[in-house]
Amino acid sequence: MNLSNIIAHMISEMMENNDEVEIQRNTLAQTIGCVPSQINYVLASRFTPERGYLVESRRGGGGYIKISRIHCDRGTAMMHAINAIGDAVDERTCRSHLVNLVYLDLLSQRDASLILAAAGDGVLRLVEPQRRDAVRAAIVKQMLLTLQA
Amino acid sequence: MNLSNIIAHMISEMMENNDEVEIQRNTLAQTIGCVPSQINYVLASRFTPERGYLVESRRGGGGYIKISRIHCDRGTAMMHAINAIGDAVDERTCRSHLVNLVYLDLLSQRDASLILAAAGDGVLRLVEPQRRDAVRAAIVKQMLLTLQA
DNA sequence: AGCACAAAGGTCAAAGATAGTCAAAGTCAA
DNA sequence: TTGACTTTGACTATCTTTGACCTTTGTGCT
Repeated sequence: MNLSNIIAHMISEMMENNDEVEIQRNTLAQTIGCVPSQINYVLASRFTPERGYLVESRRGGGGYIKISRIHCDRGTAMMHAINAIGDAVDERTCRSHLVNLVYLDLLSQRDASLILAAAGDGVLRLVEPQRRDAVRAAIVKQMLLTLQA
Repeated sequence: MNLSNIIAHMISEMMENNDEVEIQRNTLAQTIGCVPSQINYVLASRFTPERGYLVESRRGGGGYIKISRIHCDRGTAMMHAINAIGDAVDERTCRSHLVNLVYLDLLSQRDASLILAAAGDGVLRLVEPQRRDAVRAAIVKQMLLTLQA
């Protein structure tokens, strides 16, 4: 298991019973035994808005990093996601959108897996690279729309 | 016995008591004494969707390749369908396969619609015509497999 | 107020660690 | 001989880890 996963796991655990947690970058880094900027990497790569997280921070004495889970309006979330996908998405971003929809309870885990199966790079390998993200976007949007109907 | 068969055999053995196994490409290659890309060849040629396997992976530090076997409790009808689809299908043929699966009660109407949404000509118009049917086949097969999981 | 300094956190790019792709070369059976 | 299947390795893509350098904020001193 790599460091980033461990750190992400720790943070998730801290958030298990509450939607908001505050950490001190240097302290946490020291506890874990990594460089401070690794914390930023983990936050940037895993606690993104697409996955339903908001990260705020403050520098200087008494500085902190606050991580919160966002609950956004259900009705518009799906449309928001569809719009956010736009004309093209890479697999990673697509996955984030789906994870977020699952978190928001707008999509079942099963359907998310199904969409990812249809729009994953594994399948889209057959499509020319320069069109791949566009095809993926079309597939995902069409599926989400179908699910809404 | 050629190398590929040996590797395939090793992987099968690892999966004997376990429908899911995770390997590290470089490590396994070193153990076996082959180039890493040979592992890809084995996976691509033997652990295919047609044979009931799903392969996922991740690059970078802590990267891995995960191989899972899909069980077909409902008999082999689904596998037959997957095989019947082959390397390419036009929309019309695809639709009849799906209708048949629904008729056989191996697929819900809802899931069939979802698959058709993902693999319909509407979405695939972005793909070059000569590749369209191949992409459709890949999408449909992957989705059917995912549903089995 | 203005300034220096300490205490946070932020950014970014290089290096490291994996896996993927593709095409050339090799092998082998029909 | 030919064609399908294998084997290899150079090149590419992606994800992670690290560290040097930057910015912001708080505190105390003049």
